[in-house]
Amino acid sequence: MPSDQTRASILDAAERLYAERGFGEVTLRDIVAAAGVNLAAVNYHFGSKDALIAELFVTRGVATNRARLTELKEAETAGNGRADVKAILRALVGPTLRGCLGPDNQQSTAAHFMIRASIESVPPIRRIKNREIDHLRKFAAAIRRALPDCDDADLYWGLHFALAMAHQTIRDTERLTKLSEGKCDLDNVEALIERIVDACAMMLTAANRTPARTETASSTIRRAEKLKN
Amino acid sequence: MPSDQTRASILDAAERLYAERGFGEVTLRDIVAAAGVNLAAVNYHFGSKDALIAELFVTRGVATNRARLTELKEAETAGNGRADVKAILRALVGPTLRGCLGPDNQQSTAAHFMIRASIESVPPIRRIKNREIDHLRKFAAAIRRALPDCDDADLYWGLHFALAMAHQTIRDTERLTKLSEGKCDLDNVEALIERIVDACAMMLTAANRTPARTETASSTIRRAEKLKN
DNA sequence: GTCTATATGCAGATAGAC
DNA sequence: GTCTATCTGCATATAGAC
Repeated sequence: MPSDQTRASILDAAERLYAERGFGEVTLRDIVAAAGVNLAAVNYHFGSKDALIAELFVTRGVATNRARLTELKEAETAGNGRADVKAILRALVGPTLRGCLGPDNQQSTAAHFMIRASIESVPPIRRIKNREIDHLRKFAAAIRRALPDCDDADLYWGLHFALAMAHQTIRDTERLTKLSEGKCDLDNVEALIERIVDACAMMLTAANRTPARTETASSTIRRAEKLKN
Repeated sequence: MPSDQTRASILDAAERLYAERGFGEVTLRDIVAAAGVNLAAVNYHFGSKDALIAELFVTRGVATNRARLTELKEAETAGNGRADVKAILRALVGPTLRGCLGPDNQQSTAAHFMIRASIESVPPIRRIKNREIDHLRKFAAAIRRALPDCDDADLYWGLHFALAMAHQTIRDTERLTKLSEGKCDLDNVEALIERIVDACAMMLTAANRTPARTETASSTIRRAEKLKN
């Protein structure tokens, strides 16, 4: 068996098992058993468990980011350099949601792995995470072009909440399903994407409209002041 | 030293350490060192590490839920049995946000612990979590009274997203702070609460207004259909 | 490059003296 | 109830033969 084959088998098995069960629950022994290779091969090829996780996080993160950026570029060219806000938000949350909640044939272990990585922020991953910020800046810039008058803070909050909604929905499908007794359909990913996109677009544009925004801001401040006393 | 004292010391130390560093990173030896008691005391008083975590989760969960329900009752009596939607949402997300992001003297280790518990869903916690559903039903019922015409699914999605936004903001303050270069003020908890409450109230009432809702739903379906081909 | 065998370390749990 | 000392098991990592 050529060396690259062993390496790839380990990466594939590790990605799948980590995505399914989490870093804490999967041992190197589990991985080598699933990959059909020897235990020592992991340390030979990657040096350590942490290095294996780090390599997975980098390569799979690149894959996810590429999917998002492809959709973003499409939206921007379709709008002659200024994409529609909803299209931008769709590019941000769509790939991950489809990769984790979509029909089985569309799901990607990469997306599942990245969600797992964000849930269990183990040391090797924490060290790398800063690159995500640069990636998000591209979406912030796109929204800035789409909504030139939008307040900076509102813009970042909008991005943050879009990711929060998508992410939390993936992580905890069970609670919502039980609470709603099946009335919230988590299998209809496209409807879910639109729900999140609509909500965040509403936040961004409501913040952008001067009257509504002033009203919100002043009511906020009024309440905040009241509570200080 | 009386027995209850040892028990309480262990609970306090465990809660604090788990909240700060997570279950995977804290050993029983760390806990007994911080509590100033003997290692064997943990197993004597609680039986196992898992039982200790379970006990913490139950007692601290009750504390958090009580804080939320107190605010909910206040809102309902203020509205003569039918609370304002925003007041309901405020009761849902306010206590946890204040307990985790508010000024130091208002923060509670219980709130931090509960957030940690929801991040690292270790086995002992997963087994108990169902009670949360019953707790949330009370908020669903309150919203149902406040917005009798609101669609069931929209209502549950609104609750879900409110928790998602609050929760994710607590868990990942760092990314937003860095991304926004400090422009998103995470120290102003009351403003944050209003931001989340306003956004979710907007979702709920926009879904409730028949014209807007129909429009959203149909655009969603249109897009979903388009993507199937 | 791949294997077997083993070193090393730390975790949770327990036996038994006091 | 509380302590010391120890058992047991499992995880990562490595040494060294092939």
